[in-house]
Amino acid sequence: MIDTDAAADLDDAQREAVEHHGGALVVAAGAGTGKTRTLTARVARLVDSGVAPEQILLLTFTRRVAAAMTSRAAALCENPSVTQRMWSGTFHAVAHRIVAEHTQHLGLEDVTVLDPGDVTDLLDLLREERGLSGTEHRLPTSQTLADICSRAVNTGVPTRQVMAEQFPWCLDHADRINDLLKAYVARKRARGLLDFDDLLIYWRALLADPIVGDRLRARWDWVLVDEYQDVNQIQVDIVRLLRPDGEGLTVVGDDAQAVYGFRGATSEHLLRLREDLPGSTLVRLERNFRSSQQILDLANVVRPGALRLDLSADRGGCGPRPVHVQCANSDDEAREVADAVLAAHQEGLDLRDQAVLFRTGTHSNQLEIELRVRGIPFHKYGGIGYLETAHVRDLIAAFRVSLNPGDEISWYRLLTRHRALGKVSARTLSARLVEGADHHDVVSEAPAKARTALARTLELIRTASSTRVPALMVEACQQAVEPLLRQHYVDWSRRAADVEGVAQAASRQRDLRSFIAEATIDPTSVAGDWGKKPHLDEDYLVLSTIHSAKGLEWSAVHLLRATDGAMPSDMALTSKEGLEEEQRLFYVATTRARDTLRIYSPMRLPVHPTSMSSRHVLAKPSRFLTAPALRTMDAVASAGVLAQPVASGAAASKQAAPMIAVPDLGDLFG
DNA sequence: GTCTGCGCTTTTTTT
DNA sequence: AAGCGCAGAC
Repeated sequence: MIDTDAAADLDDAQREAVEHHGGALVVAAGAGTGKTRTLTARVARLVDSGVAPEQILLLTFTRRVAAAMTSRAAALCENPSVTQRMWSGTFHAVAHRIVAEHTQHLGLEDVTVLDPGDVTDLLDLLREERGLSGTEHRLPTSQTLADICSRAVNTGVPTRQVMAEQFPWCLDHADRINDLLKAYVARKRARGLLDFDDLLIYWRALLADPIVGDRLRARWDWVLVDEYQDVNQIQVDIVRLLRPDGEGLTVVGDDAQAVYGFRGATSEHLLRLREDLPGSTLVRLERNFRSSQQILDLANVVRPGALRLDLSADRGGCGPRPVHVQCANSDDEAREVADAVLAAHQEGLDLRDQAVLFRTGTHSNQLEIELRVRGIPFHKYGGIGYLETAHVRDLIAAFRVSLNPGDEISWYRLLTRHRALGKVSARTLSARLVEGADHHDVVSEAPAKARTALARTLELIRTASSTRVPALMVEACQQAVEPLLRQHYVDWSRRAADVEGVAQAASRQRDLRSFIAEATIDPTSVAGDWGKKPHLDEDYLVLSTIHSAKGLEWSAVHLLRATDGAMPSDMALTSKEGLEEEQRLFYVATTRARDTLRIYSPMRLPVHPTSMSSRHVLAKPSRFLTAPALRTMDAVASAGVLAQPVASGAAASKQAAPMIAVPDLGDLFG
């Protein structure tokens, strides 16, 4: 639906934000207070008053939000070209664009972005090189090392201190870890490879340069930042370098919705901005246009934070109170959710108006099974996308070495897919390829059993690199990779379609480089292109982590696993900050709902979160469901709880089950 | 050096 | 339940 008259729909506070002139503008916007509408209207107002769209930079948290905002802004100012001309995207996406423009200033041949998987691969490689891979040293996983590194970089805190505060079990190995991370940075730099953090670091470096920085600053007169409570120190530096005195800067945020502390973000940055920029103006948005007052009554009890926004519903009338559903176990919880979703659907609520939210990806396992059994279509956000699956990354590795022969980690990946090439050969051979060694020489250095296949691969990669036509390049890479994967993966038939789909999407691109970069930086932004995601006209239920649900809303919301250990996650309980962040997550989850909110607490859960085994342990309802919170809710017991008030279901059914003699088939093998 | 099968540890959230 | 390292066979 298109807003034809935006100004008429704005309330006083929103209008003040839209029309603001002069110094920095800080908008403290509670959940559902029309933050998107306000930002959009402000952009439209700027354009209508004569600002060129390319002078506006809109930084949002996900590309989904960026796209929604630009198109809404375009609709508001009757100028569809705004969509193309305005700068908008995530910090990382914009950084990539800027860095790619300035490769020569940065001494880079090309911009190759390492995805998180590449980072751990590279760390594994270095660990191997330095003989630190055995269990003798028992270093933490490369994943953990990457987290330590990223956190240090993003907060400007030394790794040793990061370990002491966040990863105490790593302190024993602090020296070796630091050596490894130093080697990691050196190797990255030597090969011209950038990880996600580097994109921001390089952008900041460009802005800090006297000449390039001035040119970049001159590019945007207006900088708008969404979800400012989720920025980290590097991002703050970038914003401050873009608008040093705050002139032309608009920042929107809500400290109660800060949920990216694990990435080095602090809502302190939002709160401190007003002190750093004394001329700034604060506008508070507290009128909620989303939820019923009944839902807000709970949200206001749950809401933490220093901004003390108290939300009041703009909507008239009243809706049902939030419901607390006590379930017997996670299967019971899954059934209960499916029942409620279907019931609402039968009353006319589309599946797309309902969502199921949870703390971690695995919490929806049982539900996914239940939904499949019942034939309820759904789409899960926030899990591992298939762009991150091994076979798709193999194909992308072929693209990458074709574009950049210095991409050591992609060579390594590609080589290990060959039969008879293991870690050791792959390591030496990929180093040779990076040096630019002749392909024939490299083949002759490979183990005899691998030579034929390797010669073929290198020939096809050479073909790929020699063309600039994406379709031809993709075809050569696909030919190179397919036979390798066919013999490498036992379940190739299951994976083939993905590789085919990615290849097709890639061959349609005008610029393969930017396609790869986009797929790396934000897989979800391109995932829709090749049909894994349901079409928009289909009706499907959304399953999402709370993190991925940020900024979105649904008529009906189901919140899974509101138990201690899951929500708050017991991983977060080691620190006060961790627990506070969990509470903000809980707040974010409750405020996604417009009309109905159901919160589920299973009383028994599997011992290990990822296992479906029958071993269960008792779980307590979430500590966030305090007495005042529960007073705003209705309590309900699930069918499963009512059906078996006393006996343990598993034990009872085991006893009741008849023993069936299993025939031994020995006579078949005599 | 590589491959296969077995026993061992997993800690969550995302650009 | 799955992914990783290890031991042993080739």
